[in-house]
Amino acid sequence: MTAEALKKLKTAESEKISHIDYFNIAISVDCVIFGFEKKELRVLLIKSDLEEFADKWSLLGDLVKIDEDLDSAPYRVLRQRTGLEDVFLQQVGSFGAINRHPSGRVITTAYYSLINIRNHKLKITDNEVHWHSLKNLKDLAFDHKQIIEVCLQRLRIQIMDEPVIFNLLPEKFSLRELQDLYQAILGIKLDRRNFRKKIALKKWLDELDEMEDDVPHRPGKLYKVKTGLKKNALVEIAGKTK
Amino acid sequence: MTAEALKKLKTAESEKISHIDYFNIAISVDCVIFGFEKKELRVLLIKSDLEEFADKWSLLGDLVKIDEDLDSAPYRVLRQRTGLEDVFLQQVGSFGAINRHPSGRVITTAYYSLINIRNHKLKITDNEVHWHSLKNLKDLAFDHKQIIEVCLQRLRIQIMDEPVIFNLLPEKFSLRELQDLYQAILGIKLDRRNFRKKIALKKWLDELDEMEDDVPHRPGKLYKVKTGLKKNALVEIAGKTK
DNA sequence: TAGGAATTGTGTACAAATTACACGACTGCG
DNA sequence: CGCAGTCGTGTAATTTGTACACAATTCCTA
Repeated sequence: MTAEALKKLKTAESEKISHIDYFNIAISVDCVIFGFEKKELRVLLIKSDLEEFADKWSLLGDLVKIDEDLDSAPYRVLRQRTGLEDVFLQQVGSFGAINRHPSGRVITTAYYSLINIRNHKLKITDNEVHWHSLKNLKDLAFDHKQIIEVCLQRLRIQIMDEPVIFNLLPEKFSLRELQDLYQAILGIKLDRRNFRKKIALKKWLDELDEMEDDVPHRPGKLYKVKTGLKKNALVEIAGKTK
Repeated sequence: MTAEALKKLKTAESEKISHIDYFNIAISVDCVIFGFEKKELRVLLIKSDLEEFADKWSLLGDLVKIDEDLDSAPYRVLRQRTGLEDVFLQQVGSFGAINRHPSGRVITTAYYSLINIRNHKLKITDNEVHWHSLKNLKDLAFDHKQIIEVCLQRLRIQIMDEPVIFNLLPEKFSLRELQDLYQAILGIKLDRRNFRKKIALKKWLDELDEMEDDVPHRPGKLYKVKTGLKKNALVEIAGKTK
């Protein structure tokens, strides 16, 4: 940043006036929370209560507080709005088109989160919060559809090399469930034998001595993530491994 | 964003008071400008003229203006500070630790840029601006060292699949130059025969009927990027292909 | 002008990963 | 008891990755 810009910044701070020139851009975070249910990838949305977006759905977000790190804000949002703690979160990008927000200039930083819908029953049962299938998404508020799209792209890339996908599954799962999940995320069908071979190659999983017991067909073996394997990405965008 | 937060936002806007609660986070952009010279990857830095960082180097950056898109700001910064136009720029991530800026709360969005040092002679010869080798980088202002590190990681991934690397080279170049550049970015040596095979496979280049004429050894063939091939990444982080 | 230094241009053998593809066995259910 | 749905498994063909060597060209210098 230039010295000139900084001087103005300091002046504005010390005099507590004229903030309009340098502080009238608000910054928010928005969370793209993915879940997996009934063989579909879903995203958690909230009914927008903003007039301009009456009846449209939007991401969970909030303004960043003056005394919190940017990367901490989405954790707070998730905790406050859904009761979710200890979730996988990763910064994806920032969106700041001039007119993206009807009420003023707001730049938002988007994060994506992966949670297991069954484990993390929403504790704060705000009945305006719902899981939506990624198909047929429409009428989203702001630029939230675009944000979801970018997060989905990131997710698709990340599941190929890093064991983040297991954040979407229960502790024990079958290879079929895992394959269904990959297929839902990638939007393509995978060959079953090749898929199993590839997963075996990655050495992420331990085979259990248990079988599925809730399926209307021959049950498959259950697996769990290897003890000690972090289900987070190895490198966070901000360089900080949680 | 919640309705509650938005109401506060609107109140703050209409009354033009109390901005301190919602608008006292400033937002900036910082550019990590990579160049290639003498077989080394370099980054363009400016002497920080901020007291707290006397004699330290920093990235080129500026506060985002109220009437410019976030993604437009780094183009402006480059134009104003170096005279560079029409360069490759890509958003990498946002950095917002509470205390990252000594003068106040500033969240910054980092972009990386690839330019050809020779073609783009810095038009604004601000003698505080210099190219630095990526080795021996130290004493950078703010969190700029970390930002550069994250941008470098992004660059390393991106050059494997997308033809962005050619932004760093002149129009005509030899395969040796290209290999030297890959090696400088990746920090490893590559096998020459395998490298050439791999590049050929990508079909990014056209072979010219010209040879190098400025080397103290047997000259190699010159190549150029295939006509029509965009040297940008296929997908920008914000989903917008420039 | 001959020899040395540096680099060009080229191919093959082996290992590893990717893809396409089929069948018998098991379980629940009607 | 038979059908529907899924499990568990292997091989052959192809593509990709890796390791590795030698003769030819050009410049430079002694």
